[in-house]
Amino acid sequence: RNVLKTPLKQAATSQWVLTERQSDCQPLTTPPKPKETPPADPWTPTSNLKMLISAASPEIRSREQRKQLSNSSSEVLQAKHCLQEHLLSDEYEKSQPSRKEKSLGLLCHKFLARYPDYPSAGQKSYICLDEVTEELHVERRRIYDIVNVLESLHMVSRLARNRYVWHGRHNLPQTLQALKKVGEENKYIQQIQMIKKREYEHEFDADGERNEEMASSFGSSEQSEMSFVELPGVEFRAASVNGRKYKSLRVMSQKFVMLFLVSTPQIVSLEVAAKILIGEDQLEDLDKSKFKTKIRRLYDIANVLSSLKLIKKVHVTEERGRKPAFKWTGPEVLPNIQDTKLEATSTTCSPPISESTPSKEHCSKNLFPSKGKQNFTRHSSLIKLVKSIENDRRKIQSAPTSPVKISMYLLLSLFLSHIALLEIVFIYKIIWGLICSEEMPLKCALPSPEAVPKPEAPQQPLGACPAGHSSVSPVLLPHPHSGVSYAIYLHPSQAHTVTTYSPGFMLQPLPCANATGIKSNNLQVLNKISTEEGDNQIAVAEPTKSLAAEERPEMKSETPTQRCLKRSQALQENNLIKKRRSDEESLDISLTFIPSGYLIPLTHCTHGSKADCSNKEKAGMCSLQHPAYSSPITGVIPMTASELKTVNIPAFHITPLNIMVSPNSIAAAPVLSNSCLNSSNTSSAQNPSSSALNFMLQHIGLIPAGVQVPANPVLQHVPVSSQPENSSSGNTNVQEGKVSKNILHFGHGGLRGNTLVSSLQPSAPKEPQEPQTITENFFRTPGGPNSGSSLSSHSDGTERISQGTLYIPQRKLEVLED
DNA sequence: ATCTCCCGCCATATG
DNA sequence: CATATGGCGGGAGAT
Repeated sequence: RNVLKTPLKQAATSQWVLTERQSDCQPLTTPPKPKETPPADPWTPTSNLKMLISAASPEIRSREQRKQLSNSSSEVLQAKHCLQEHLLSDEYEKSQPSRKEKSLGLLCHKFLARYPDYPSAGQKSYICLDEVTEELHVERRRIYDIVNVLESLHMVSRLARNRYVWHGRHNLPQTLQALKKVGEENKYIQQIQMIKKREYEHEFDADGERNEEMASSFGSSEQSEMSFVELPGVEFRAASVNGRKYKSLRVMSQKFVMLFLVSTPQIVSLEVAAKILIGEDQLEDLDKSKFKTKIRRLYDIANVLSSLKLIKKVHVTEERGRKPAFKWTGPEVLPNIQDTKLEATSTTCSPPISESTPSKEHCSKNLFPSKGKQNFTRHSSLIKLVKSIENDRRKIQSAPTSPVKISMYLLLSLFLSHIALLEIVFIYKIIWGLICSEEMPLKCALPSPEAVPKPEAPQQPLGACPAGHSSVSPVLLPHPHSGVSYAIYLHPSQAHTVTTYSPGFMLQPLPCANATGIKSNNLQVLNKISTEEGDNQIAVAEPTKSLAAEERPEMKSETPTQRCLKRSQALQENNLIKKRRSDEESLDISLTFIPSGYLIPLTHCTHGSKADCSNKEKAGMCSLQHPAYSSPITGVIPMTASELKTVNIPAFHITPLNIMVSPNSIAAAPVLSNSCLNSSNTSSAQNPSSSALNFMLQHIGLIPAGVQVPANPVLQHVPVSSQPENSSSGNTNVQEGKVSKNILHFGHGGLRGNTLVSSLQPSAPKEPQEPQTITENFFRTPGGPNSGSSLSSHSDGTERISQGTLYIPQRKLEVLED
């Protein structure tokens, strides 16, 4: 048996006698390997790897070698290197098959070497598993491991049996953005802190006791159905692999990446990752074996990610000893790069047949390539916005003579004009989309509004507009929080509604001079756009239509599948949503509300009964919070240069949301003391609009989720809690005792050490540039705002990173890089 | 001893 | 049904 399982080894091992006694091995055990690896062994996984690199780039090679020389840990590697000189490339392949040489990481390198990082639109490469397994001399099983992880990053996608398409890293930025966003929604930061905290508290305990706190903190023990985050255009083709389940490795991989993306510093220990990934599914017993299995998988994933140079192994050292961990070394994920991205990829996309290029444009157009009609997806935020608006409008219109309501309407409008510029942009897009679909269907092939200011952006061929889109308008919907774009499809009816309402605030002058003039830019752009498209817009800006729309089919919302960490919060929002849902329930479905903003290929939500894609039981909205407070209203907006730098986006896409405001500044500067708002006098009576108002404020991140803004903000200060949000998770519900209690447990100002604060800390040490090879630094954003760790090089070539103070003030952690 | 994680059995999914 | 996928965990190399 053993003999059979290692044919490769035997064939390959030419000089190393396989005189091992494998005959007496039990069938179930791993075949004992030919003992020692002579120091003279010219072949090591590293050298093999370096070989690959060398082949690709001479300079990198020299670098590698130099590094090798200087690297004390490279010891014998030198000797080996010499020896390998006289070995032929073939022999390389067949050299000593040490365990290491069969590592998934190395295999992955080989695999990756076969395909270009950034394949041009033309050279669409397909992957045939049979070929790969043969050429790489590996078991099929191993390839699956690799491919699955690559799939999770949308670097490849499955076509059919044995067939995959290679996308390369084109999708990476988008994928990471999406993952980061989801990670934030999942409140991973909180979970991480919770785990660390518990660990800290119980490190001396005789373990055992399962604390309920954990359970509660992990909230909704509800199954977080393994949701795979997809990207438009890269969704699982062949409708196959979609089989819900069995995407475990993929999902796990994504979640693992999410942990990095939301962490500060971007270091995740395997232990924590495993616990979170386990706890997510079933917050059950920390089954030892299950834990071990999880760890194993994480190693597998980590190996692939390492090969991709997205992470690298480090060691976190604390009192208890050193634990394996990984550090993100991939690209920083910018909050709002969709347009930059768009522009960037549009070049690649230029070839008439954008078929293969997964650029934003492309995605937005082909999100639902096949059949259009009932395939609508939209981001929850927009849905909620629209609902809020409609709700209010309805109420307002029901009593048109009510001064209170009218003023509320005004107030709302003002708010909207002031706050939701981004939303306005959405609306513009909707209008545009509508125009596109109704007035000039062919126009959807033209660059979308975002692309307008970019003349260089090549125009899409008319043919690119799927016929099915005639009744649906593709709209790029940038999420205000993450910057991730989502394509939404609207029915003209929806667009009408929104559009009709928009004039109320869309053109509202914004008297408040606030931060950075960004807004005015936005406005200008908006106006400009409005003007440009004015004629068309008229067609849809019929006020009466909106009134009539009262009875029009309303969008049906899909309850989010995202579990909420805090039930209380979910509760609050549940009410909101349920209430709205109640009167929409039986109405025609024109939109599909994908929970938590996931972009799901419409094939999932077939025939309008999108109910399938998520359980409607859960209505908790978990994605309302934002790690940073932002407020275009507050006059004082502390903003660091770095934060501004991240906003290198076309003007009208620079939203106020990019402005970071410390919680304190918000509290200090009453949000509603704004001149704009002062202009409106409203009664203090609870107005139905307040819920919408609150919603919007929360949505936009002006106030924490739990906080309610009174209907009449002028008379009452916004009870913005001075309690800072807990990092990006920021879902603290100050109204819920239990939650508050949990939060307080952090003590020692640990809670204050959220991302926001840390990122604003002037003294936050920047991560010094390490003398590493280009390849290692390639994706590293110099001095990223996230680097909240201090680091120093050691003579042994390792880095030591003191971290953890932000989360666990009393705990000192060190990170040792290998 | 602990960390890593390869190997391949076998349950499932797919076609 | 034959294959393709991939969950899973034993237990062996690496350190």
